[in-house]
Amino acid sequence: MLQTSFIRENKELVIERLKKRNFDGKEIIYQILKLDDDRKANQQQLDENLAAANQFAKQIGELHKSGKQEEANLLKEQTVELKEISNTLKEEQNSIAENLQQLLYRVPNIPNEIVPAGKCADDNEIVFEEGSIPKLIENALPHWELAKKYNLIDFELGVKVTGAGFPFYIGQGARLQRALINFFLDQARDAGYTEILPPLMVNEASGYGTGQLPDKEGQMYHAPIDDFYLIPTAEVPLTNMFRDVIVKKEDFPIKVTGYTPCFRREAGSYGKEVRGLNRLHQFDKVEIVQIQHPAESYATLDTMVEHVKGLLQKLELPYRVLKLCGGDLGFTSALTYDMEVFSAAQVKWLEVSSVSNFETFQANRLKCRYKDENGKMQLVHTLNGSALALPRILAALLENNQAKEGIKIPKALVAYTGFDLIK
RNA sequence: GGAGAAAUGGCAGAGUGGUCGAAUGCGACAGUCUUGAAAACUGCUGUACCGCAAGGUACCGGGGGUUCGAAUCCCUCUUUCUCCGCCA
Repeated sequence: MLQTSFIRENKELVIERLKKRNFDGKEIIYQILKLDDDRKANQQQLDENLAAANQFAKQIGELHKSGKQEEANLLKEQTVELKEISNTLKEEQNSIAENLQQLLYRVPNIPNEIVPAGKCADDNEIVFEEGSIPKLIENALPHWELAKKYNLIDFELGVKVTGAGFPFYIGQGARLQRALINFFLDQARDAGYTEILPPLMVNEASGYGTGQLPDKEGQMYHAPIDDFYLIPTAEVPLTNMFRDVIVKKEDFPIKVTGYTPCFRREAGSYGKEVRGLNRLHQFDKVEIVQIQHPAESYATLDTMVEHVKGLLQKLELPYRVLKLCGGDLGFTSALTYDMEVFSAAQVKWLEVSSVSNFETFQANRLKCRYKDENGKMQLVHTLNGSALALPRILAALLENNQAKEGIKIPKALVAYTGFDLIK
C-alpha cells in the first residue's frame, strides 16, 4: 500500500510509473487525494466539536464540585446538539476512512525506474545466464515419467487421497525432497539467515499485511470456521513476524529463512502447464526474507539474487535470471528478478525463484518502522525470495541428470541424500 | 470444551466516574561531577492525525454501549493465567 503522503507529493510520478504496469492510475489517484482532503476537513470539524464538548464536560464537572447543580444541568442541555453533530461527523469520518482504504488497497506498488516496459512474461529481460544445457540420452523421459519409472512420486495416489496437485513423494523421492530442504536451509544459515519454522496457517490481518488480501483471496485455501488461511508462501508468516514492530536501526538487516509447504488453489490453471511437478496445490519451498534500511535495500536485493544463483550453481543446473517487466511484476513488488532453470526433457524454462524488493509497500500495511537519525518514524523496506521452490528444481534435476544407469545426484547434495544415484 | 481471574507507557506497577496521556520505580536519552568509567545529582522520555505555529483531537488488548464526562461502569470479541475435561 502506498502512503497517501507520498502520493500527494509525487502525484505525477506515481501515475507515470504505474503506466509501466499498464495500470491507468490517473482516476484513482485523484479520487484518493480528493478523499484525503475530505478526510482532513472532516477531521478538523470533528476535532473542534470534540474540543468544545470537552470544555463543557470540564465546566460541568467543576460546577458539580461546587454544588451548583442547576447551572450544571443548564450546560448539559447545551451539549446535546454538540454531541449529535459529533456523532454525525464521526460516522462520516469512518466512512471516508473506509473508502480511502479500499481505494489504496487497489493501487499496486510503483515499479522501480529500472523495471523494463512490457506487457507480459515475453517482455522480461534476461540479465544473466549460466550453465550449459545438457545433452540427453536417447529416449530421455520427462520428469513425471521418470518419477514413475523410479517410483519417486505418485501423482495418482495423491488424487485418491486428496486431489490433483497433491502428490506423494516416495522412497528416494521423499529423501531427495528432504535433502533439498536441508541443503537450502543450511545454505541460508551460512549466509546469515536465522532459521524459522513458522505456522502454516495465518489470520486475516497477516493476509492483509503482505498483500495477499484483499485481492488474491481466491488463491489461498481458507478454513472458514476459524477464519484461517493456509499460507501460499512462507513470505506471509515470516514477514508478518514484523507486523506492528519498531525495528532498531542497528538491527538492520534482519534476515530470516524458513522452510514451509505452500498451498495454492491455482484456480483457473490446467492443461499441460500443470503436468507433473510444474504446478501443484501443495509444494515445498525455502524462503529468505530481509527487513532492511531503505538506503540499503537495493544492495540487499542484489545479495539475495547472488545467494539464489549460488544455489543453482551448486546444483549444477543451467539457469537464467530475468528482470521482470512492468506487466509481469507482482502487485506488491517494486522490482523482481525471477530465476528459471532449464528442464531438458520438457525443453523449457521453469521458474524456481522470485526475488523482490517491496520497498515500503508491505511495511506500510505491516506498520513495520524504525526511528531514523532525527528520531522520526520511517517505514522499513521488506524483501523476499524463494531459495528455492522444490518441485521444479526436482523436475529439472531428474530430467537433466538422467543417464542409462539411473539419475545422478549433484555432488553438493550427496551429503544430504546419502546416495549419489537413483536406480 | 467447562469454571474462574486478568490485559495500563520500553519493562515493572498504581489508578474503580471528573482537571489522567496517566503516580511511582527501573530502563533509555541529555547534562553536572570525574583523567576516564561507575556512583550520585539534574533534566527529559509514547504513537497517530489536523495545524505555518500556538495549539487541538484520538489512543490505557480490539470493537460497541451508558454518561455532560470513561483507564475506571455495561456488552462483545481476542489473548494470557489458574483449575477441570480431552489429546499428539
